[in-house]
Amino acid sequence: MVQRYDPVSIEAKWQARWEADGLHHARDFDPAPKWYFLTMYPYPSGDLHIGHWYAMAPSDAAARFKRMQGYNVMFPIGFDAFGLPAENAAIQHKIHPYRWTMDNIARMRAQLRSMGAMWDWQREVVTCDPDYYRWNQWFFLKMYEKGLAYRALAPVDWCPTDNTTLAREQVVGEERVCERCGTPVIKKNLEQWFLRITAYADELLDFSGIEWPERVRVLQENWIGKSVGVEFELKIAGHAGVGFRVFTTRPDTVYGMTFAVLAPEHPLVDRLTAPDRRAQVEAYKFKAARESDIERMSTEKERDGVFIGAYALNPMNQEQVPIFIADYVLLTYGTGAIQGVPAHDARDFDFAKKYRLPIPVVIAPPSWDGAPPREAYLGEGTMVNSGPFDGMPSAMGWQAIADSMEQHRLGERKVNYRLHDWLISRQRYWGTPIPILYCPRCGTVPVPETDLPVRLPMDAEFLPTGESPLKQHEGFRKVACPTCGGEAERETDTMDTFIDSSWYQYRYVSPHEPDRPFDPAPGAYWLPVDQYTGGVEHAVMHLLYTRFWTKVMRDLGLVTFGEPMTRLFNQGVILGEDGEKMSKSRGNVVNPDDYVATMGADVVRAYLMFIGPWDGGGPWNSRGIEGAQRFLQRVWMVVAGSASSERGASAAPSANGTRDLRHWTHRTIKRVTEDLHGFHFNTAIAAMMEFVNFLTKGKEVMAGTPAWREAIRTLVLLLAPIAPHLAEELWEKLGGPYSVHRQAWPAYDDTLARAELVTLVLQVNGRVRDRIMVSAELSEAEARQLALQNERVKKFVNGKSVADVVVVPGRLVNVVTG
RNA sequence: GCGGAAGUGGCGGAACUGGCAGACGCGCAGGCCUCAGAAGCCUGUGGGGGAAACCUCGUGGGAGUUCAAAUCUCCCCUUCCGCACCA
Repeated sequence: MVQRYDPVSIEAKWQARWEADGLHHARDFDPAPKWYFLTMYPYPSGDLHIGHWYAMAPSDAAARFKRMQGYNVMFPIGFDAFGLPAENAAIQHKIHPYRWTMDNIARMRAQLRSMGAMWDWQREVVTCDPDYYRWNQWFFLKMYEKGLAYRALAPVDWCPTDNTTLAREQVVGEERVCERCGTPVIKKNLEQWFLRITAYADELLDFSGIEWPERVRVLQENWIGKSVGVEFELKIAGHAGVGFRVFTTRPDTVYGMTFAVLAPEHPLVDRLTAPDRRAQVEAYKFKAARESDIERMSTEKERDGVFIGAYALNPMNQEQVPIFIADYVLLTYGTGAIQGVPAHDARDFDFAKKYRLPIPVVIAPPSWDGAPPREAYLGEGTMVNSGPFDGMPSAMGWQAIADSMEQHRLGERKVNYRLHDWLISRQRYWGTPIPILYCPRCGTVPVPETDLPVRLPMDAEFLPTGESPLKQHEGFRKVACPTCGGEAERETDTMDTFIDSSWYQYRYVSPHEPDRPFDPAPGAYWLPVDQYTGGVEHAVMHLLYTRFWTKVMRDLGLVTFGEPMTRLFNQGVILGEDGEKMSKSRGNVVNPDDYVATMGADVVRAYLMFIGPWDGGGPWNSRGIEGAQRFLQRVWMVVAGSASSERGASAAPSANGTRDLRHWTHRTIKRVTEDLHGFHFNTAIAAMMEFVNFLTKGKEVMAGTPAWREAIRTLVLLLAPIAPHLAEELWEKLGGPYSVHRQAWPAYDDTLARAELVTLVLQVNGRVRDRIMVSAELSEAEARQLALQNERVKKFVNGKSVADVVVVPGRLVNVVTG
């Protein structure tokens, strides 16, 4: 009698053994080719969610596969341990953020271990550890030295619920809400620290040399938002020496300007407004300010504005045009002012219609009849009404006008980016202190490197005031100036937690390195990351920041490459059984621990990988997981069953049977190898299921033969990355040397993998009329012959003349009648 | 509005480079086993017609290219995601 598959005891047993043996420790400088496989580290929110499993179990399988293929694989894990939830818990439950975080980490470590993944826990990184965050501070100081970190007064997005500023990337949607809590953000003018990511904008648009999903590339490109144009000066009529600059991507349309618009907050507005317009202008400014602070009411807001009573001069022809303020011009983009060219810009067109401004055509569409335009024409055409440029194709005119402006010093070519510098100041406690002091005598003073880390005080008080506890903490705030020795104040803001994740992949290389962010010797061996996996929701945040950070590190001489991760894969999102996003309020949350406790981790792993393509995500299905359970059960029966009954093979297998079995074995190796290579776990498992179905049918006859032994050994090896515990147990039962995970990945024989007999499809005029089994080596002429002699083919040819016979060797023959 | 991805049975999904549509699994139906149930095992399972052999329709819709289209081209529809007055 075969012992039943009992995942729970098997899994506990092997996890303990692997841990004791240090099976998963990645060795620096191993002669084998290295493979650095990284999955985005989790935030220690408290409990491991099924989403964590979906992100991590397949990546573990891929890492295991790589290792069996002969790579020295590093597969590290850590915790993204700073962040707001810890501080909120502190206020609500009177528990220190450090305690809360470390308790959660302890719980999650145990849950993560239950997965049976090959993480190298010796390399664990916890970002709230001063030994980690001191290097955040060190990097900050290096950037400060290089002018890449700076402080500026700027209107910033502020979340009134979380009481902190947010990076632009953390403000989402049309309503401009906080990505964390959904509260509409407001604008505040504050002195804040920024990192100069815009200095790398152009380089961040270059994705050559890395294999990242198209999706992420497009998101980053849109986010960076490069536009090439011309910035030029508009002088003000009657105000000698006064002017403002505008940016346009369409210098070719400059002769069509019939008005100019300033953003309502533009600094020149007050000065240029005519006395009789002041009341109206003030009223509009007030309205605009309110609207950007309060939520926006509708998407189809009518474009409006107010004439300020001043006129600008078109630099090309000295024509006077009225100046308006309007809130469709944003102070934060370009120069905060635009040329109004209604014939060739949709927004300007609406505006001109509303205020009855002229709409002269200056770019004639290809078949323009001279009629007034019904809408803005945005395409190319022939220049008209444009003085000396008339008759030029507009693309040429673009360059000619840009040249002319540069020659006459009216303006110059300019590139603008939508990307803003990275605002990193957070008015919160639970983050990395910014290592800066303010001294009344010396000004802004960076903390000397030797004084790092600037530690978070542990005795802070957490009150629901909205103020950072650091601000109230005298012992932290008051400090002696390292330059003059006088009284100085510490910066009390902390860093955005995206700083932590911008370089954590480097820390894994040497997590205990005391003198540097990481040790360059093992770094040279391991870096960069070969394969990164994680959610696409980080496309314009973490994944952009870490690219920026790596480029900075390269320019600091810390690494020799400019891209942190060579390959990126974004897994999908696992949904509740109802197809909706999992949430406590919906009550559709799946708890992986429950399934692990009853069915075992291997079943959960196999199910998550079988559910569909990894990047697709999809709903959890509690019936579906039973299918995965049945599959592993069948594997157990066919392997363990035949292992114990090997002596008693009944009938002698036929030569055909042996050949067939070996064909199936090698064909399955080929399929699984290719599928795992491409992260197609679902089809890899399907191939193994087919193999198991085949083996189950042939067990009686084949068990005990060498071909059978090969088959079941192979099955166990192929299954090892997916179901590591089951594979280890079965491997032991088969008498294999410990550990199955140290075995070489099976190689396939291409000749055996190819079938000797294939189904040849016979078509007449593209319709399938018969299928015949033929030798795979059948020649084209023979196939043709067989098809033409086939009774069913003859029947459908029905005496008509044969016009053509298309033969696809090994696949089909199509007989085409005349 | 702009940008991106995707539409295949009751469901999740498979299909190499254009070459048998629906692998594998779930569900469902029938059967075996059982006192009974659970589990397990076997068989069947896209629609229509037919007793059957078999015929026919069929990959969101419409056109096209081709001996051959889920796959390539064009137009349209729908869904999801991202950005959203970016000059």
